[in-house]
Amino acid sequence: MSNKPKDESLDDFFDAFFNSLGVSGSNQGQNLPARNLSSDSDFASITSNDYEAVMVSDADQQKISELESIISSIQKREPDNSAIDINSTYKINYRLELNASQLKAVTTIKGPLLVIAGAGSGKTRIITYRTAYMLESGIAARDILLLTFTRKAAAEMTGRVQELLPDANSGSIFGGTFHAFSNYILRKHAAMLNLPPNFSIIDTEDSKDTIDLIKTELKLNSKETAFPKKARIQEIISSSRNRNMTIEEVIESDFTGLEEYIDEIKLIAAGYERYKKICNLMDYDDLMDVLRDSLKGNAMFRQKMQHDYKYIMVDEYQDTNVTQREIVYLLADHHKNVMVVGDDAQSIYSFRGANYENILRFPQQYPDCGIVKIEENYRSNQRILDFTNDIIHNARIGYKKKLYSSIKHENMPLVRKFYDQQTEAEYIVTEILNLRERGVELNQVAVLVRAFWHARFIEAELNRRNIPYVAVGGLAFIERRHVKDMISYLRLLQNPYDAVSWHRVLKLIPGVGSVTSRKIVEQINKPGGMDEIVAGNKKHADDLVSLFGALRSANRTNISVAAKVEIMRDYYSPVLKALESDYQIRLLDIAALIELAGRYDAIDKFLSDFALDPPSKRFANKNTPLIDEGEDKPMTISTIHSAKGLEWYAVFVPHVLDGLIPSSKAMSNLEELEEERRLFYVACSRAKEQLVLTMPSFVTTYNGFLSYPSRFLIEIDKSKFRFEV
DNA sequence: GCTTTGCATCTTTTT
DNA sequence: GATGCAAAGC
Repeated sequence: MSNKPKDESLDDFFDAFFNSLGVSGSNQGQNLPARNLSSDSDFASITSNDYEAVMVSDADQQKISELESIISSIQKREPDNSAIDINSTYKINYRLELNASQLKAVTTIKGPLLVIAGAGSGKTRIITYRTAYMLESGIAARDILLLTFTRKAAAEMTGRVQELLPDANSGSIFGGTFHAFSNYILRKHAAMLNLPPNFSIIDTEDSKDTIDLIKTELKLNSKETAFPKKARIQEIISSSRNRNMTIEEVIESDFTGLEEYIDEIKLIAAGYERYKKICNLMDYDDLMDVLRDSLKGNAMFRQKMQHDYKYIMVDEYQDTNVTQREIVYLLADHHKNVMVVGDDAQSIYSFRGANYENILRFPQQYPDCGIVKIEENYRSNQRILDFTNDIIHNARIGYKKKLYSSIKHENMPLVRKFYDQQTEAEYIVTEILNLRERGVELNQVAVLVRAFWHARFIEAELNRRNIPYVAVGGLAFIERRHVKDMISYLRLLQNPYDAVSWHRVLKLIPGVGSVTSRKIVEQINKPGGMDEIVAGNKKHADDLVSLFGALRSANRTNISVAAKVEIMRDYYSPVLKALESDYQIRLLDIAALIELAGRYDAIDKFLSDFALDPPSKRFANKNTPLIDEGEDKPMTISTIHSAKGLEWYAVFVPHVLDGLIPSSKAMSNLEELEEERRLFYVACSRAKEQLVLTMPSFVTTYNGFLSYPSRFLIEIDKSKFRFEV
């Protein structure tokens, strides 16, 4: 069916035809007999014993008991039943709109407060009402700092406050991610902190490229083949920084086997730091470190910040890392008005240095803090909750809540197994269409995956049937090579010392490789450097002249940001045309970039937003460019990570195979395995009414053949879901 | 000397 | 499907 007809009725005809032959290709998932490769058709016969147990080290065991004692001390705390005083002149009827624990969290605004809020228990509601309550109590909006996990969450929360209190000046609340906050503050107070205000923010990809450059520079390249690749080195360096560990410690704990390269990696790390200084670059970790160090080391700055932000709220606190915890601590050190909300069961970012112990240990840091636990769930029906409670109940570490719901139950979670990935995808897409028939809009449906490639067949199937979807996660818009190329040109306008960008754009000239571009970069920022370069490179003189010309032209101050992008587009189009056969499709992305640029009046703001809050992969497929979420209300395909905090009527989780979730990389280590469990928990707890877990009978990856269902599924009580083959 | 091309090796998740 | 290396091409 490669040359498939556009006409859907023809598709249906073929489907019926193949169906009658009993051949795969049908979209009627439910009529398909399963053809298992193995004889494991009875799911029930598999038990936890069929899975290799994870090693629990003494250190693990010790930590588990320590955390258990912290948790039990949290649990033993007497609930604070003191009367809540609410001024009757307040516009919002807080008592009516909130349950008792929510009300407690909302009205406790002085001093440290820990809110442990289970999935779907109304975290957003607490933050918005608490903000409204503060405003109604006379606190100035500009004194409030709200740190969230994504910009979207921040925008949603401040937006809702605005709806609750249209008269309040809620626009002057600072709401954003830690990184966005740091970016704003470091530029604003650059003078006080002795920082250049026009630094460029580099993303992980640039960071890797820079490290590669240093590696070559240090002549560490031609050594043994076992030397770690740039991505690995970047991971190690970043990890050491956002967990406050030395390179040795990181390698010894997480990268065993690379011990012999410790010295070289340290050398690269040092070179990388210097390089960024010289080129005026900041990576994501720098944004955190520099802010923390400035707060720590510069008393004047610290006092200023403590004075500017008198009330601090942190959302998703379980996903903060050590540096972020310190930032919060330093900001709140004077007034101690700090509220953190989170759920240790939803901590899924440890690979980024996040540490769920931050939330569990909050009472240690602030012994007199208030604690509010919220266990009523307003999202899912009781059957889904029974299922997700079971997942987290099997966890080895952490605070075990039992969420309850008053939502009447209908659909029990469903687990289904299919012959292969294609039949699995066909089933899911058919079910989605059935839901739509029954009146469930597409935007109330999501497919959540551990890694983006798990959705490959589903994506293809959606495209085939012309179902609109939004993809979140995976290869983002910004990571597409032509978009990155364009951004590099623009970065040079903002920061001509950005050597990474110079290398990138120079290598686009035919015949220029790393050696030539290095020579050019060495000279480029010297006075008259550009002219000398042109004179000294007869071979590429024409190309260089037109590149420099375009940059100079775009650099004029009297033209708009969009105009700058257009100038670079005109320069870049022929380059792209020579490079990629599908350049016309790619040009559409650049058109989208120009449109985006039109919303900005300064290139600095445009670029930092682009690095800190890249437009998601909002295009329908690889052949259509970035589109704005339009009239069609697309459904969602998302990584589980990006789905955090969101909810849908129906959630499909495909590829629930052992080795994918949990990922086979995480199986040997208890901490990692537990994180996978929480990830599975986050996925399942996104569903309000319908939760469907599916798997093909096998998947082959580069390192093996996977055919067992996820161990997490096997651990769940069989009465909590239906299983169909 | 430098770049391009052909071939083998691992492939999570994100601000 | 990217990354990195070795050998071929200019």
